[in-house]
Amino acid sequence: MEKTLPHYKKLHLALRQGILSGAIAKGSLLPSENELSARYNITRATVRQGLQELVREGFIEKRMGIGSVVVNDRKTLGLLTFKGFSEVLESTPLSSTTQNLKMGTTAVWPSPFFYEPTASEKEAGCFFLERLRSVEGHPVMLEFTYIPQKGVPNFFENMENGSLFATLQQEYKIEILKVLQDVRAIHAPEAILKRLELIDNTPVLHINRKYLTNTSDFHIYSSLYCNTTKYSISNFFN
Amino acid sequence: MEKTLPHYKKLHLALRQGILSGAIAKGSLLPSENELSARYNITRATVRQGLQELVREGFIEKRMGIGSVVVNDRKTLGLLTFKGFSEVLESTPLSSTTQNLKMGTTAVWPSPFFYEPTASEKEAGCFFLERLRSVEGHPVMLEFTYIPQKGVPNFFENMENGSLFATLQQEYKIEILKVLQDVRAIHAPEAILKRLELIDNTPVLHINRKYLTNTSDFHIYSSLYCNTTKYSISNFFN
DNA sequence: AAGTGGTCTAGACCACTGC
DNA sequence: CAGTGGTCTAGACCACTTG
Repeated sequence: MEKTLPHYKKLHLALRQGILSGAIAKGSLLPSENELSARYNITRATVRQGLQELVREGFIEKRMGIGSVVVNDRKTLGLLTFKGFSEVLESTPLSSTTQNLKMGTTAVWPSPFFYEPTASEKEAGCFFLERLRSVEGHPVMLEFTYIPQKGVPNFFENMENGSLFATLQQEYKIEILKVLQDVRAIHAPEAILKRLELIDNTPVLHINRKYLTNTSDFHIYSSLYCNTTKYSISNFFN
Repeated sequence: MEKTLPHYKKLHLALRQGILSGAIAKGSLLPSENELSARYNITRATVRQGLQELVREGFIEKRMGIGSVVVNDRKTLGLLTFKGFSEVLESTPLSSTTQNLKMGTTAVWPSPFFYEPTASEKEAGCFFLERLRSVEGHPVMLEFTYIPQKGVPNFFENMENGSLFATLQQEYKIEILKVLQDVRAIHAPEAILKRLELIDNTPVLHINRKYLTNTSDFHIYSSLYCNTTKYSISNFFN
């Protein structure tokens, strides 16, 4: 039984399709809100709800007094910002590896936790994952990831290939919508320095992340320690 | 003459203020949309518009059948969106100041430059701007900004109030579309440490940025040094 | 059953941009 | 000036969660 999509979502998908297929050229104007409203037999409020999603995705921009301009015709926009490690590097000539140091399950989340899990997440317990990423043989990132034990049966079995986000999306239809993060420069504890093959007192980049997903009350938490002596952490967002 | 803010924006700021100040505890529920609607004498549609902004910022999450849960109450600097420094802090209880250390013009860009300016930018020369941002009296960020001398006549005269991005947008219709950035943890030079009132060897967060604008062949370049001992740098992507 | 957020309608007036 | 997006009202019905 297919449930029919909300009107605003149908409009959103139709327009997105038009943009991605090239039928609506980059740089051109979308039909006005009033026209879309008439054409789709929905009110302007509903049209705006659909357009808003396109704005959020970076496909269009609204120009007061003018209309909605198509400013992009490619997908992957929002995703570039928090691509996983492997995806970021796969298009470079650099060789990269990921080493799983620990994987496990615990009923009790670490405490104090860098972002407080929600009550139901706390109750569910979590999977944890400790990984070391290296580029050209040099360790660059130590990653501690925590995933609630909710709605992800057989998680580790499904994750054998190592791509966390791909697994979540394919097996459980969990998609990352946003990332909230906190960045600091710190003196890392000895144990972490050793993993990153750094000498004492080398500054380390510390990032705490909370990923928001399309699943209500389900977040992924990561704490990253980065050796930025050779490679910096870069990102691109809009 | 103060222009009065839209109702949804007033609601948004009021709630954000409440969350940041701790008056509305993390983990608690916001008043329901109906109640906010009644309390502020606005319709529910307008309430939803205001709440939506809080969702986008990662302060609350909506739970179907439950309400709006406060999931974040950080008092950190959400600087990586391209809102400027002042805009980020204006609705928090934290007091912030900006001190202009240097402003000037030079025909020759610094070299080597952290992101290479384009040929025409190089030829045009640049304005430079050195500013120190403080929160609650503590210096948190030393900012070096470089702007091409192209299409921005009387730039410094127009920028007296200190809001760089607002000036660019209002006076010159230049809007920031995207940001490319590079982040590292470093040992900062003595001169920079001193400005940030840090002792020797304290790790410093260093960010190099290239802002892409709606104006062709016009970029803004910034190099930021952040004292993250007290406040971390935070952001959210979507 | 009662309350919440999710979707939607049918209007209205305003500020802004272009001609 | 006409047309655009920005804001807003006063309703309505639905799906979902909890007691």
